[in-house]
Order: sequence, then structure tokens, then C-alpha cells
Amino acid sequence: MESLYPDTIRLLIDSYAGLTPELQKAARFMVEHPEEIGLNSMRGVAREAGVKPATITRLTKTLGFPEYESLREPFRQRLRTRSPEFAAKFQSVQRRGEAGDRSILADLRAQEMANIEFSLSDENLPIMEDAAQTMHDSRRVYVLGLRGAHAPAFLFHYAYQLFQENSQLLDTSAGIFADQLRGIGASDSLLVVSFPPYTQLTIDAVEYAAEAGAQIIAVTDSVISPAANAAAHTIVTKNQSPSFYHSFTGALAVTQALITMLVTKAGGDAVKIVEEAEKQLSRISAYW
Amino acid sequence: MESLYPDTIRLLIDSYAGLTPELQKAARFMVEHPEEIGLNSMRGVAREAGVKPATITRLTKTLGFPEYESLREPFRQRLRTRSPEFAAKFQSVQRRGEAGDRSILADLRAQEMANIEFSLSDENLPIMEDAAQTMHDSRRVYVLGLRGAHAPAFLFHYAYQLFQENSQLLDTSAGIFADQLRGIGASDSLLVVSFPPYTQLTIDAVEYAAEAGAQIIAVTDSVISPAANAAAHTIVTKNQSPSFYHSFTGALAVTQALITMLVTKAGGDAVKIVEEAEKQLSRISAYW
DNA sequence: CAGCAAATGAAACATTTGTATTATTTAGCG
DNA sequence: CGCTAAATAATACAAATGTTTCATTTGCTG
Repeated sequence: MESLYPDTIRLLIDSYAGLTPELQKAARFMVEHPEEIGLNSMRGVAREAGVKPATITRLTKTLGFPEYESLREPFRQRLRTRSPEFAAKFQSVQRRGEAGDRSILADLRAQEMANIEFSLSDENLPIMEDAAQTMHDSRRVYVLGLRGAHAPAFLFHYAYQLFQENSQLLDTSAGIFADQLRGIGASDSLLVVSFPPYTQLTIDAVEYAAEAGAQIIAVTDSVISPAANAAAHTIVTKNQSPSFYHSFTGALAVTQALITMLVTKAGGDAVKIVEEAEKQLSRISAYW
Repeated sequence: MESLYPDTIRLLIDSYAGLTPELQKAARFMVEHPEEIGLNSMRGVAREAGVKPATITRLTKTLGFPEYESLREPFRQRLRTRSPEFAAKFQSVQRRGEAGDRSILADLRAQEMANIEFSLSDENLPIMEDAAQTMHDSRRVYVLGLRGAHAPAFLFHYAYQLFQENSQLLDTSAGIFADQLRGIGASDSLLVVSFPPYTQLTIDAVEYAAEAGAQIIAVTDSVISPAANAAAHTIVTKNQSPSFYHSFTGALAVTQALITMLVTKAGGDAVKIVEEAEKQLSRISAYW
């Protein structure tokens, strides 16, 4: 990454830690949007970075530049010399990655984007909306995802428990799995994430919950998946991948969207509660 | 908003014959140095083109633009982005305010796709490739992701341990965190996933690992994030979301891509090993 | 060559720019 | 709590910007 950037970026990064908060804000924007420095006026950069013009001036002085123009010039230069195909004027720019195993990665990107597009499709939105309502109305919300599916399940539960206290992530450690489900009943719901090859334990758990009368919300790959058998709401997501392993980005996007809906339903304070909770957790080493 | 830029050049070329000599001089310069239009002021362009400022103004009017800024914008836009369609999508998402909740979900989809596109961008691929090589060469691979970042970290570790046995997922349960890191050394690597608000514990752990000489691979939101401080490879991913909570789909896509690369490096048998392992795990209730 | 319309240049303007200066806020400390 | 020094915002101002207006030059036609 270093070689791609002018030395000035390096300087920005190295100086970052010793800067004041406002200068950090400016420096950070510059590091993350280097093009804008070459493209816009100083005041324009300040505006985009959410900072006063004077702050940019101070930053240039702090970094050791005599005036803003000296800081800007390298960024300009970089934009000037970057794309040689600029010389080929009115040609449409077709810059796909080079050949070789890069193309696999390009496929991967395309596939993942398709997964997202499908998972958050217009058809799925009303289903997700209903599912969120069901969970919102539940006494307890159980969350289940084993093996790879643990990732989206965990994230859902983690985000959810920041603003609600009635969730339970089903855990397989120490053989307590069955115990956790014992209390499930008709006024509860179970969010289950499951993809082929389906785990037997997941299927059993869903069956048990369904018999207990719980509402099942299934995030899975097909309406005929075993997880969807007894489900009240089935959210179908793509999990295809050009790689050997299926992808969970679609499922993750779905669970994140569900969280968004649930926070909205939870009312106005929820947003602030979550933000506060996260900030506090980051400071105190909660798990140390 | 697409590739307006080639069109403007086209217009310049098509109009060229019918222009007056002085306007031709200006038009010619623009066609041959399109970058300068985006980079410099109008007077600057005039100077470089060897033409009076008024000439440029006349040219923009002759071409049908209301003012110079409209002529300049597409050139700017072109310099800003490698893939114009990405930038267009992305900015349209950001411009949006808080409308009805259906549009929030539409924004969410667009945003998530942009996150993926950015995370698996052409610039990131070589970095990820290097990172994968570093991990491949390591004696042990430690994996760290706390709170929300646990999801991608977990998935990486889960998929990895299907075909390699030298990984360790750093766990905060039961106060054993520090013990797990004790053995880390110069021939090891640490994959860390961290997003703001950064967890202090994560930062401490990265620092400790770096001092022990381990190679750090950071999946984070910025090159100046604390997790990237001592990192040998920093993979920057977008985690923006129109919702209250940041998104982890980008980070997940990155870790999945890393797995793909690592399996490839591991050699031909790895693919089959993984597939077999998954099938077996699904049948026997491994954790029951 | 005179006449004259088109093209160009010069000057003037209201804005906007970068920066220096001054005022205000913030955070730490006794 | 007040005090103080650092950090930030507000203000001021000269220089530069984009544009319009007016003056000058150019190239043509009779």
C-alpha cells in the first residue's frame, strides 16, 4: 500500500497519533480521500472533511509545509500521472484486473455483490419486515447458527443485545445446548441461520422449537431447506461463491438489515442507547 | 453521472473544426491534457494553454455549458475514481437524507454493495495477496476480532481450521485472553479485525504481538486506525451503513477472500479436504 | 483603401480562495 | 471552583478566481 501513495500520505499517517483531535479529523480525511486534495480547493477539502479552513492551514504548518500549495502539489502530481490510458481519449475505460488468479478475485467481487443484491432484494424486504415484527412481538428471541452460520448469528445477537435484553444465542459449548432451548414456548421466536450442508443439530433444534410453538425465522438458501420446513418467515439468500466455500455475506447483510428494522421498531431512544453502549465497551476493557 | 467525461472530449473534438483559431487552441489543449482541467483553475488552464482567460469562458459557452464548472465537473469526476459506476452509486447513497423507511432499506442494499466493491477493489487485491502469503508462511496464525468484529474473525478461523491446524482464535471467555497470546513470536502472524469504536483490548493485543515480532495483518477501516499502526499488511474496508450500526459485510468478504487465497496456496488437496470435513460435520452432531 | 463584423485582448467586477489575526471554547490542574 | 494554556472557531484581508463588459485588432468585402 505504501508504494501507491505519495510520501505525504506516509507523513500524514506517521504524524497522526501526535495531532490534536481536529487536526486528526482533517488528516484522516486526507488519508482516506487523497484525490480530493488534488481536485478541490483548500476550503473545499475543509468542507468535505467537516473542518474549518483554518484547521487545514494549521495542519499544513504542523506537517512542516510552508503553505498549502506545497502539500497539495504531490497529490496533484499523482492524479496527473496515474492513468496512462488517459491519453487514449474518448475510449471507454475497461480496466478489469490483470489475468491470472486475479480474475478469480474479480469473479468473487461480482458474485458477492450479486449475493447482496439478491439477499436484500425487493421481494425479501416485506418478508424481513414481517420477520422483524414477529421478533419484536416476542417474549424471547433465540438465535441459532452453527459452524459458518455462527458468524451472522453472532453478529445479530451481539447487535441486538445492545438495545434489548430478551435474546439468547444458542451455544454449543460445554454441552448445554439442549438446556438453553428448554424454556422456549409459543410466545418466543427463533432466528435460525443455516446453509448446506445443513447441520443435523440445527435441524433438530428447529424441530423442537417448532413443536414448542415458537415462531421460526429462517435465513437459509432455499424455501425447501430443512430449516425452512416449519418456519413462519423464510428469508432466502444467495450464498454462492466461485471459491470452494460458500459465502456468508448475504446472510450477514440480511441479519444486519433485520437489526436496523428492529432498532427502528424499538423506538427513538434505541439508536442512542446502542451508540453509547458501543463507545463504553470500547473504552473499558470489558472482557479483560 | 456515468462516464460523462468521454462525452465531453467527444464534444470538444466534434466542435473543433467549427471553432475560431483561439478557441481551437484552447480546445486542443483540453483534449490533449484532460487532467489539467480537473486539476487546475480556469485561469491556470488558460495560462498553460497559452490563451486568455476569457477565451476559456467563451469556449464553455460555445460548447453549450452554462458556466465553466459544468464543463470541469466530469473531468474531475473521472480523476476521482477508477470505476465511475461505483462512485456514482456510492455518492447517491451518501447524499440521501432520512426519508421513509423503505428507502432506507434500498439505501442499505446500495451501501452494502458499495462496501463489497470497495473491500474487494483492485487496489486491495495485491495487499490481500501479500497478506495471504505472510499467513501461509507463518508457523501459527492467530485470529482476533472482538465484539462485532468477532463475526468475520470467527468465520475466518472456522473455515481455516477446516484445512489447516495451526490457527488460534483469540477468545475472551474465562479470562484466558492473555494466556493465549503468550506464545506468539516472530514466525507467527496475527489477523486482526477492528473497527471504530476500537476496543482497547484489541489495541493492546496488537501492540503486544507486534513487540513480540509477529506479522500483523489488519482488516480495518483506515490505514491510520490503531489496529493498522504496527501492521505489515493493512486491508482497508468500507463499513459504512445508512443505519445506526456499521456494517461488517465488507470485512466478511475480505476474510472470505483471504480463505480462498490460502486454500489455493495450500495446494490441490485442500479443497477436497474442506468439502469432506464440512459434510462429515453436518452429519455427526459434532458438538452434541 | 475604407468599412465593418467577427475575433481577440484588456479591464473591471463580485466571489472565492489561502492565510494571519483575534476571539472563544475546551481541558487539565491546583 | 477558578485559572491557565492549548485547541478551535470567527473574523479580516490580500490575492486569485470566473465572468462580464468594453476596447482593440483582425480579416474580409466592395
